Amino acid sequence: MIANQLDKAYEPHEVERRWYAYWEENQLFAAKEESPQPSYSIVIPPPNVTGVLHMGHALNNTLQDILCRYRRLRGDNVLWMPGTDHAGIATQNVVEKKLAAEGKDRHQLGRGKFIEAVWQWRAQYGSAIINQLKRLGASCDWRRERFTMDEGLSRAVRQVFVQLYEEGLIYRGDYIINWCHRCHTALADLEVEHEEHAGHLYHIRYPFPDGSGGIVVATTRPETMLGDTAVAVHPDDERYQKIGAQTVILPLMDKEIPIIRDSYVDMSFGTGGLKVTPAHDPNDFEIGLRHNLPRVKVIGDDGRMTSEAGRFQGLDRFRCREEVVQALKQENLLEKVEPYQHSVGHCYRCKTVIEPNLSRQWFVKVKPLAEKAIDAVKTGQTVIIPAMWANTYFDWMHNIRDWCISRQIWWGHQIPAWTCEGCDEIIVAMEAPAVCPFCKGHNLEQETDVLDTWFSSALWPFSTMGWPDGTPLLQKFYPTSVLVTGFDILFFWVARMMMMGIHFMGDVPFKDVYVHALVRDEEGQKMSKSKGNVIDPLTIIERYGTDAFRFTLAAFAAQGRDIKMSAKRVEGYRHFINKVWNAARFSLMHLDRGYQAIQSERLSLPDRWILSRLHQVTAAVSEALDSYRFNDAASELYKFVWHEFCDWYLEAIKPVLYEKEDPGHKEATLGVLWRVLRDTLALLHPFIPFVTEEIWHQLPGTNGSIMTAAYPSAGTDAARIAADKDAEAQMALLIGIISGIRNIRGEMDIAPSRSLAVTIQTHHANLRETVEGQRNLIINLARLESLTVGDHMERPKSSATVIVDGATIFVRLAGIIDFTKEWERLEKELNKLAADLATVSRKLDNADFLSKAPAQVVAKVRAQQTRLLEKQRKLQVNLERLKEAET
RNA sequence: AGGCACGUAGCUCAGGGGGAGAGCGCUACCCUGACACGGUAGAAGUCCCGAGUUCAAAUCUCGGCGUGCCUACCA
Repeated sequence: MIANQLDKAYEPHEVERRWYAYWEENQLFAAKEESPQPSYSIVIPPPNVTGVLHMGHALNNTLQDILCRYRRLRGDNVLWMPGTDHAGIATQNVVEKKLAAEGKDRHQLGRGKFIEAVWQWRAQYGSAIINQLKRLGASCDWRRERFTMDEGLSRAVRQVFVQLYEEGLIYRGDYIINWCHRCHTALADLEVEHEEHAGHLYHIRYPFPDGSGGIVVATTRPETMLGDTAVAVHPDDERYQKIGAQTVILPLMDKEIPIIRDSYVDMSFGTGGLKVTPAHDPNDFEIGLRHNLPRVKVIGDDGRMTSEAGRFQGLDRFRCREEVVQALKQENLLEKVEPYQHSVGHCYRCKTVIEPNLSRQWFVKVKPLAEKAIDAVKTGQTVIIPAMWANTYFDWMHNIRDWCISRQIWWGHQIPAWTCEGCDEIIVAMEAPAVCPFCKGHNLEQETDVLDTWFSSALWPFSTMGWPDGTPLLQKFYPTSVLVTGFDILFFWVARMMMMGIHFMGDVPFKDVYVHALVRDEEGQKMSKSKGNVIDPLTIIERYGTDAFRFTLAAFAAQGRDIKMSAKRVEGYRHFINKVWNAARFSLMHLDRGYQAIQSERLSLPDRWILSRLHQVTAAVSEALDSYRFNDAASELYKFVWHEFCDWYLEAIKPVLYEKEDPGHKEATLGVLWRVLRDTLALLHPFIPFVTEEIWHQLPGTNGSIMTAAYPSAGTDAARIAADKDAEAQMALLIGIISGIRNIRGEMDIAPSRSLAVTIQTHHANLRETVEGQRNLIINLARLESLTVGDHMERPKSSATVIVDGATIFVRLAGIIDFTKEWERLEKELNKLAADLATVSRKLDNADFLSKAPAQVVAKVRAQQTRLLEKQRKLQVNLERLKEAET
């Protein structure tokens, strides 16, 4: 025996560093533009450049890596396109914070210097998340890494903007948008998070001009009343049919505003009177359009009341609310204040309360784009998996509203639009125009706004591949094979990529969209910094190794269910990695003496059995991965490696390997062992790339990286590895017999060191043959001193009985235990049998079952009954004899 | 308000019309020449509740209850 080359326990850290460097140096992640192999491509959901790796990234990228490594093994030419997102608002916030710590702000620096500072920040910290992805084992083609602010991608952004503008799909206008006062920018509807909030509903009376009565309106935001330009009632509302007045007085402002009639008003809400603030409410804005109302903006972009707010000018919006309420009380116009639950919008970046505000912004007209994106999923050009997400997608797409794409920040793609100071016309162009095409003026001012970050990420699947140039990369890898993402960005990102891809490439951006779950904490709570329940993937990797972590993620990635993550669960799978390691360690001890190709004519039963199982598992794993059932693939492998390969095959072949018996079979067995280990490593590699690569290099007969290995069943001797039902059935019998004997040993408290004498009686010649043929296997694994097999064997005196299939097994117990235990054991077994028989008999006594159930099912139940009755009879006989003999 | 998902062993979850499963945990025994990050055996479940369809329901349908999430222009 040659000394072990492998440590007793797997130590991941050094191994991970070594092999990742090796993969990169040898360019094993590289996609080839010119390869004749089938293409397989994935674009990474680009993490924010400010980001640090969290559980969501870990899951997302582990799944992508599993797919990419799997497809490479299958021989595909794989492109996994990596990169990061410039994350406009988030990044600007980070850099502004850094400046603030130095006592500066961006306005002191000015736009140019500020952007320079952001680029500097990016150079210094921007690769953090990329390095973390590498720790995870991500096999991206790093040479092609992209950034949404790169020159190439920026050019794509400008091109798209110009074309959409020319097609009339981008326009600028004054509308109500969501305004974040802290970020000082407009936000898209999607970027507003709604949260239930316990507020108040204020009922305010707007008196008629003569000072009498008036109309009572209700609002949750009383400060907006300062900008009211009408009061609306429903045209059919009888309460307001015969009021004489045409106007009311707007309290606190002493302004006369009209009473209008609009069917938008809900008569059943409150008094049926609605205050209309076109500049601060989206619905009121629409009403304002219909009735030609003036728009009075009372809340400024800085969150303070404007000069239009009269004496409240300069007050903070929330302070103003209090003051308005006070003033109304004093004037006796506040009829009632009641507690009220309503949802309040917050900025998704900084959680500040959003104000609907009138503002001039740029919009994309999405309806025409959305229609095609809907069709693409309806017709199956793109398949969303699991299918339930398709409904969510359709729902959102059908109700989609125009997309506000301008942001009042500095970090991002500046909108390629110029205003001519001379004639006020807007010029939209790829590059800065020298003269105004309308008036030939030279004073052109570029739009200061930048584009929503999602505008550039919407182009990601083709901009990263070189669009608008028709590159070889695009031709080879667009559309991509699959997009792997979380449902939280289904709308933000997936839907928009669909729209842009179809519009600009004339084809969907991906064939499949696999939507995975969210990673939560142990209690199912969303992980968040404020809750303090965040588990850092890097800590997990440090503690348990990347492979254990990846396998955990895959094993828990069941479709449609969130993943509850805890260190404990990863620990469990670290044991599995160690099991793989030790199984390999054991195998290598024997294989380093040499091995040979499988000789089918010389295979033992365990050999045939494990090859058959390998064949089935290979098919099951491929099928699971092809349909994105990662957890099924992982559990197939787990069960196969641990409970078949280790528990039974390795144990079964030990006597052969140690040359205790069948010396002629050793070579054949080594051939099988080698092959099963080789194939199993390849099957495992996509999930646990590091440990498999490490073992691979210890395994004789392999060349280079496991990444270049042939996927199991693709080899030339594939025919030798096939399903073998006969071997599986025989092995099942042997496992049953051995487990039965072990069960007696366990129940009777017989020490493992004590060898047992066993007699097996069966009338079935084929069973006898199997048992005789494998007597050494049984003797070794059940620890027997003797084994007798026969057709008409007498039950030996003082023995325990167990029945497996058609065989009765007697374990001699004379002098070992007291027999009341065996009585109890047999009686327990008989009780269980009686219960099973009752269920079966109930079916067979039912005439409807016999006439209506499929014949196959009836036959199966009959066979079951026969088997149970037979077993019951044998056990009863044995119980009787036990009583006769021992009492 | 609408929609989606989920409810199976103490915990985490597979399964998905015909004999209730896995991992972890638990109990007992065992350091047997790969592995104590291990081995062998065992205990443990009204498959949330109720009705319906069916010869047959944990599984399909409907209705409850509970949990989570998403969407919405709920003054």
